[in-house]
Amino acid sequence: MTTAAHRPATLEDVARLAGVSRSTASRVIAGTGFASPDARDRVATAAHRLGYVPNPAARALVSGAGVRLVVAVAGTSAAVLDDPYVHRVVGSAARVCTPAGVGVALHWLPLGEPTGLDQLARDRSVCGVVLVNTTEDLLDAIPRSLRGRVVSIGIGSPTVPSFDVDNTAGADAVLHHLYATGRRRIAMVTGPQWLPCSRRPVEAYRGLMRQAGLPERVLPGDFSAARGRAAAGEALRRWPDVDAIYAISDETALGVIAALSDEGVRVPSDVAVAGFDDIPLAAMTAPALTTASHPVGRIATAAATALLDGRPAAPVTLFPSVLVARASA
Amino acid sequence: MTTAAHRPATLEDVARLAGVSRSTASRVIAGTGFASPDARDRVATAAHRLGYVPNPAARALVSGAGVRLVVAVAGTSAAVLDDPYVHRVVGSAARVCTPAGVGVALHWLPLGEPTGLDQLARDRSVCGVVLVNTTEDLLDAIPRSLRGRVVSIGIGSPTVPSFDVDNTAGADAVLHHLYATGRRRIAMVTGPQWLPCSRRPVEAYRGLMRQAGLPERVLPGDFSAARGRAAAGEALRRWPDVDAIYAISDETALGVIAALSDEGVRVPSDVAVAGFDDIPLAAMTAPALTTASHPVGRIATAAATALLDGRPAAPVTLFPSVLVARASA
DNA sequence: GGTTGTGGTGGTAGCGCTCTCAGGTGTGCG
DNA sequence: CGCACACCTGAGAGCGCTACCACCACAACC
Repeated sequence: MTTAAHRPATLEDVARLAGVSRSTASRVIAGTGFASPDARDRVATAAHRLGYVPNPAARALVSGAGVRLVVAVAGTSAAVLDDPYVHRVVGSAARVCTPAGVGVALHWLPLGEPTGLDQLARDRSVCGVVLVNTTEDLLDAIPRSLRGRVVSIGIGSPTVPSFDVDNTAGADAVLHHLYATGRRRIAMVTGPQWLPCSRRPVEAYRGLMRQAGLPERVLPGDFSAARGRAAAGEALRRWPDVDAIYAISDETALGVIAALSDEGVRVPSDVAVAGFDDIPLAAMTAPALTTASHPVGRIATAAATALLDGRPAAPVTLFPSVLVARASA
Repeated sequence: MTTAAHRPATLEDVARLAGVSRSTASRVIAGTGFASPDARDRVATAAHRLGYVPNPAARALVSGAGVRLVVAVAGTSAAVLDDPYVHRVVGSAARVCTPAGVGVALHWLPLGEPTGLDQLARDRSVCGVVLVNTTEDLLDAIPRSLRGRVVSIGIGSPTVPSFDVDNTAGADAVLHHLYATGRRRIAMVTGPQWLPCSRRPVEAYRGLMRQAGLPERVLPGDFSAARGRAAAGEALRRWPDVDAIYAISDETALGVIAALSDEGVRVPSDVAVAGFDDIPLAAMTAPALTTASHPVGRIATAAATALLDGRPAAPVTLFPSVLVARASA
């Protein structure tokens, strides 16, 4: 099946073995242009016999097509690179990119410094950029040369297609559930306020509270369980009559529940707790978490695929979020 | 700062602006070979002014250095690509690879089919492979041409450096803790048995049980919370007197606790539960999880760095695992 | 003065691939 | 028969970069 092949086979080798020119072999392998069935067949066999694998670097060099897809995460510190959400994006992107011979790189964009994007724009090996934690500033800072090679998981712009979960619908579903089960003193733990995708649920929350004539009680957070834990303690102190806490993420919700348990508050009988994301562990905690689904994998896959295809994507692709009612609320 | 530059600057542009030859510019940028302080300075300024970013594809093509680091995960199904553990490996690898202009790709190696590795070996753009879920078969199947470009997170071989947590020490620490706190009917939920790194803790468990004259009670699992949940139910049925369950992963342990709660069994008073990994959420569950630490990030970083450096790594690098005693045991 | 370095430099040959372009073959049609 | 128009093919020019080699200056040594 294989020759001694210390040196990996090149297209030249395949062409020689198949008895055609390098051009023809290239056409067959790439599947572009004309090729007779006979030639097609001979090249395919030769490629298989030699275990030929195209060299993405060479391909990228000449065709200008990039070999790397960059997942660029904005944030105040490099800690964003440890975010499980980001990891899931990278993982899903890698699944679609690998078959195409495209590697995935993870990049931190320090908040307020557009330099990173500038570098990316000049790097020819970058076939696309998936923005995570996108802000308005970031969208403004995108160099023209990057246009068409950027998509955003989060907010978009006329030139940057957006792929996102329907944050508002998710928040609405959870809050309605809380209301429908009799909760009237609902507090919320938000995410970082510089982040549009964490402002959205807050707006939904404020809107609904106002509409129902209920008090608005918002506590800052950052998606982490640790902040959720701290926030819940504060909620209890500031609003002893609180009967529900809505957290911006499941991790945060788990932190909230932990704090509540510490204080001897029962969930959900005393205080109901709901999250957002429906992470796998949400079904395993005690009590199991009521939450709204967030199909990260599908979102990331769609974003990466759009970039790989190179076709302009729809300005906004919204993925539905549905209520997953469990025990905590 | 930048010219109109629709076309990204090339080394040629930099050289012209600096008034030196492409060779000299290349030497300065790459930092190899001789260059006068004057030339060094002029090239640096020119590169900065043009916003020059080297094209990794071109670099890779000529130097033979790869532009992608592949995280190759063995497993029975592509579901391994959704494993949070794998994601953390990818994330950490990306952190060290990105500054070097190297992308990270995620690869699934179907169990028992060495084809995948063969492909990887022939792909010149691959600068290294990080094996995850390494098995003996996999190590045997590594093509000679890949030697020196492969490291393993898990078991290694004379030609494949291994980076791993000290599984045995971790298991020992947890089991001793269980024993020291009076548990004598200890069951264990393992991982997939084809995986050496899940056999190790089982061996530790069996050894200690035998040594202490205690019954051996092993239940199959797969690291997932769902399997942990199922296994715990079975444990209760088969061994009603069980007073502790040691799970191979924190996720599994969380599943175990969920099942126990469902059955009205109190943790830890009736049954103690311990896990392995110390995931961030381990501190947030009710009760908080007793576990042994597993520095995935540091392990992955070390593995990726070894590959990037190209220097032969130590045959085995073991990372310590320490007991993290919380409420569940 | 030669011969060795030693630091610095530029020319140039590719790395493996795609893409354009100039040719071939055939077939159909005026 | 000639001409257009398919289909198919191979030669060859690079993509941007590094590696190698030849070269030049200048110092140091016999």
